[in-house]
Amino acid sequence: MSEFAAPRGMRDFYPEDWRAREALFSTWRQTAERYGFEGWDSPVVETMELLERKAGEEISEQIYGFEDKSGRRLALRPELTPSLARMIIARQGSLVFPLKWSAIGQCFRYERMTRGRKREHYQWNLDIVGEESIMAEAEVIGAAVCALRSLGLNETQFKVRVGSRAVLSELFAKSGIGKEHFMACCLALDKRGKITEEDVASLLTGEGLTPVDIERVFELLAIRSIDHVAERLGDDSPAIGQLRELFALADTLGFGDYLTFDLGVIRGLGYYTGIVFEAFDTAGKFRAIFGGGRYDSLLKVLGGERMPSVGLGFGDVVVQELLADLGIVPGGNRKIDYAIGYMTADCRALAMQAAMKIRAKGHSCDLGLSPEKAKKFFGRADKLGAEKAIYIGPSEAESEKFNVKTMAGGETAEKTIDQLI
RNA sequence: GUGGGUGUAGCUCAGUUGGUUAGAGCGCCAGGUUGUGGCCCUGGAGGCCGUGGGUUCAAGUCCCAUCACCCACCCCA
Repeated sequence: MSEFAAPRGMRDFYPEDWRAREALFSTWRQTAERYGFEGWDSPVVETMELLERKAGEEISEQIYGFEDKSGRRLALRPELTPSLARMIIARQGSLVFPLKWSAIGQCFRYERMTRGRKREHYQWNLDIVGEESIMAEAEVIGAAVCALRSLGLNETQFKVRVGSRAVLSELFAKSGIGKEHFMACCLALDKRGKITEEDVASLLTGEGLTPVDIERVFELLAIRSIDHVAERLGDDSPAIGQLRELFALADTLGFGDYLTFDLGVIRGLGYYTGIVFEAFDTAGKFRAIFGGGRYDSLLKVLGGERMPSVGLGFGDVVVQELLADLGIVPGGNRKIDYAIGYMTADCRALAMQAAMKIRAKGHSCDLGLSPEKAKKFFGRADKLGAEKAIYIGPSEAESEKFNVKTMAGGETAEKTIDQLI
């Protein structure tokens, strides 16, 4: 074994890994195109200021930061959204909104590794910027669901949990719990099902909540349906209306079966303002497959005009692990249209002619790099996943005819060079 | 960051209370078939037993340290 390995948390892609990755990227790109998103890209390196400003000071320890030779503070991007916001703000006056943008980018994060989490990964971002209506959420989620379905997953294998920070906020206000406790309550809700109620309670006590408050939080923990929320907030609550609208739109768009209401989805970080969502495998074995939400104030925070926006991040690691667990291999096995081999150097010229003819017609063709025995060649053609194999020996070189063998069935057909394709 | 587990061939793993030359399956290479793959048979190559120290007549095996990976917790895009 070599003393060198990829740096911790960084991944090598050998050809089979690369095939799976490209198949996933291809699904992402096709889906984005199908839903009318435009592609974009930006540098992997960003200024530290942009990333810090959005994330806050604390997270900077998780950023791969460095100084360039003139002392500029730079960093490998941990996600795509700050770059997106930067690009949009730079042309906010000339871009036509709403816009729908899609990107696949490599992102870095310095942190402890666990399953489904590396220090480097690719993330598919879908964003709709400049749209107030819930149609933005519906289209973004619908596209991500579509991508997962294209990969071979169905509604028994994953669900999208939908929550709303606006609803939570209203609930807490209604229950008389101070705004300063909002994040602590969110964290407690997030722990639901993971730790005991006593532990949740002590957690909240530690945050300075009174026993009465804690009791109220536990009441909120019990809420499992939008109707129950509506009973508390009243039907005129705008946040409730938005949630109901999203579920209705999802039904009409045909992915309602994938959505479930879950107040516990809060997406930790501060910039989400409305509906938030996360997709999980039904078996509960993996981390979130994708997640996102509405962030109406991010552009303003970064110095632009306020602009209602919805975004989604979809990483490559968890979905590949989930697919592998279900026996699905994106990209499948190695495949090539033709393999060509030859017995001696004298036969090579004809083999080259055939290869160039096939390639000119747009088919893939592996041409043997050196003479090889028939047995070795056909074994190699098999491993290449060749659909057809052509082996050229002295008699073919003499007659200028090709025996084209179909690998699957084993039958051969004799062809001239003009009949090859 | 805390706790537990695992490091032996390219891969998955055996390896007895410490005892001679460290094994299997798969993969790879060659031959069986000097012009035809998959199946079968035969043979072959390939090991600093993670790394460093220690105990011992003797260490893959026991002890200590260290590194890497896995799982759970913690934290969280």
